[in-house]
Amino acid sequence: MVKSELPEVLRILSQSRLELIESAGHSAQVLGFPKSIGEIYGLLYLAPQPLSSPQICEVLSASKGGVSQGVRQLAALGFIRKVRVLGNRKEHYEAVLEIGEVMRTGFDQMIKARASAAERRMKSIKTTLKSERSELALADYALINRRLQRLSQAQKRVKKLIPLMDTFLK
Amino acid sequence: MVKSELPEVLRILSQSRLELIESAGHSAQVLGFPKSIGEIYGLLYLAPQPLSSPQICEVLSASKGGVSQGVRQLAALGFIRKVRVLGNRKEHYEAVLEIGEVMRTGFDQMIKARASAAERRMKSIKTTLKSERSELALADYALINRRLQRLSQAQKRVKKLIPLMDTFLK
DNA sequence: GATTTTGTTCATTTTATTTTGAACATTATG
DNA sequence: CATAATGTTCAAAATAAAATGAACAAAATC
Repeated sequence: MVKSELPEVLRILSQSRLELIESAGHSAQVLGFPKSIGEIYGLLYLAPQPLSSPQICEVLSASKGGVSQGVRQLAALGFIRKVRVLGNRKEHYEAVLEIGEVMRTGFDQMIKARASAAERRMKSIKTTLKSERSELALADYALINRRLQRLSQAQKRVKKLIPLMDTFLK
Repeated sequence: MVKSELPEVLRILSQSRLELIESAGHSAQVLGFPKSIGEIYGLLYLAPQPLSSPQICEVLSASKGGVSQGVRQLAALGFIRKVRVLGNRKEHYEAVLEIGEVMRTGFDQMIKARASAAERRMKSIKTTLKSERSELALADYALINRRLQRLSQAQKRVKKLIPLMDTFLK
């Protein structure tokens, strides 16, 4: 049984690596991901070579299950890449270093998905309002209608902002 | 003891109000706030007049404590306003309807604060790296340095984006 | 094809967050 | 100033989210 070939510099993590890993974990939380996902990315971002799941487990002392799910999500988001390491049978992972790309992807996942979810909700509410029009006092109907209108406009404004950010992050 | 003068239309919430309240709760969660905060805002947003804390408790069947904290946070964020209702001694609250304003405020609170936190972290990591330079293999030091450099650049890009969004949301 | 290493899934445990409600504080009104 | 309504704080309960690890699956090496 071959001992895990963990790169020497990852045997004991330097202080700067530790700090970046922690910071990445924090950033992940801010973006609504579990901390562990950020930590995996942080580790890979400063790794001198692609790492396997077991290696990631070892360095972060995290569980197999968690790392398995983490790398899957990160790969799906395009934050890390699967790579074949020569002479090594199993899957390895490396961080996508083009942060601009990564940010745009993450941004798309987050903002776009959420903006369109909000849009759908708004449509649904408007439909509901129409359907209960007859049951509502006239003034009340007008009030709700007016305020939903405002909301819609704000949503449109945000929607216009999105492509702008897209190009800016490219 | 005077019975709470809850506006008639809020005695039983219409379906559209319920939907908007739920939707606002969801949005709050997305932005990293507790759901209840969004629900309070949603209720006030479609209320025909300013509401007191006890009224909010009643309509949302939430606890005094939670509502107290909720309105405080919302007021601090500028999402709602305290108003004096004529002939009524206690504090009442109304939603700030200028969503553009609200979004910009929320944006400032969230993104700006987080961007500058990230900047601080980055500085700290760079300092740490310098301080342990002698303990690191030359190649490893170079690797970490290079990658931190990339990160810095990406952060700068995001920083430039912020004022742009600010004006756009105004 | 047996054995070992790696990978996945998911029920359970752990941890973190949110909500509640009770105790206490404040304010307003008679 | 007594009473009632409102408001705040915070410990404890409820809830939600994440991490673990065991059971199982797949793949690779001998």
